[in-house]
Amino acid sequence: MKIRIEDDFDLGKIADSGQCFRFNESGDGYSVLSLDKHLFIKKLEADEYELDCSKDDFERFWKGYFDLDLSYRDIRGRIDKEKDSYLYSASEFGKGIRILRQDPWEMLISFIISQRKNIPAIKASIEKLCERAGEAIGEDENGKLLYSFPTPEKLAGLSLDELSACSLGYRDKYVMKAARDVAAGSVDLMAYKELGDDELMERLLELFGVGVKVANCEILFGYHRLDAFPRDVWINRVLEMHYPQGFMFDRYAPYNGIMQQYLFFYSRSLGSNM
DNA sequence: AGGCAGGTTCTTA
DNA sequence: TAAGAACCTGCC
Repeated sequence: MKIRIEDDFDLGKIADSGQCFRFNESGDGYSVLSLDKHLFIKKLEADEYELDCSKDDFERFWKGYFDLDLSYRDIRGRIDKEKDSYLYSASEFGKGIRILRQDPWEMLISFIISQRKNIPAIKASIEKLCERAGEAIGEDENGKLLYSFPTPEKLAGLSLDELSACSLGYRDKYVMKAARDVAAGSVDLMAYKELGDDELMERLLELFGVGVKVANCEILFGYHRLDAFPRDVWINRVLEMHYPQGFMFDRYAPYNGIMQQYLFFYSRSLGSNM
């Protein structure tokens, strides 16, 4: 089907924004995997996009996945060029990034894996995990098989050695524990959706291998709570160098997470010495 | 060849 | 409570 998107929307920037690890350039478009769903999307002319899904699939899933009901342009408009010139530059640079509505389970495992890894390494680990424990759900244009993200049960069924074979390193134990807890039902990620922000954070921090940074990524990308503001090495560097008197969290609430994405994308593109 | 990559846990004081 | 070390692995 074909759709028109008038708001900020840049597939390349989203793919490279570090929030998703199974969203890749493929041929003349992008291949997007979320849990057990796959989409091929490509840009046509101007604001037109071609999606290889039904109108029903789009309305029921992908529209929400891309967060198309929220105007990122309006949110960007809150940034004052004079009062916050650094964020303004970052937002101009990152214009087109959106916060995808991803699955809490997939995000939890993905961000547990992410610690002290660079993005290519994270992607490689997740791909191995999907090939090993996911289901074949189709193939891309080149005939390469596509796999779903493993269910908690499937992942919980793997041995520590099998997990380790996915280049998880010392994180293998974290993934195993999380998978077993979720599979057993002692951790109910879906029920966590109902929790208030503070309690959600508390529950997530109870998980082995989940600290404040990973928990914030889970809250922002897995639970789509757009005010969460994950602080990683890049963001900390930005805050130190450009916000010695503090970032204006009050001004941008409840969308600080979107601002975080602009800052992250901008600083990372500039390299370590901004 | 040693350091470091989107951190967290464990140990020590 | 707070700093410092240790941790897998792969890639400069």
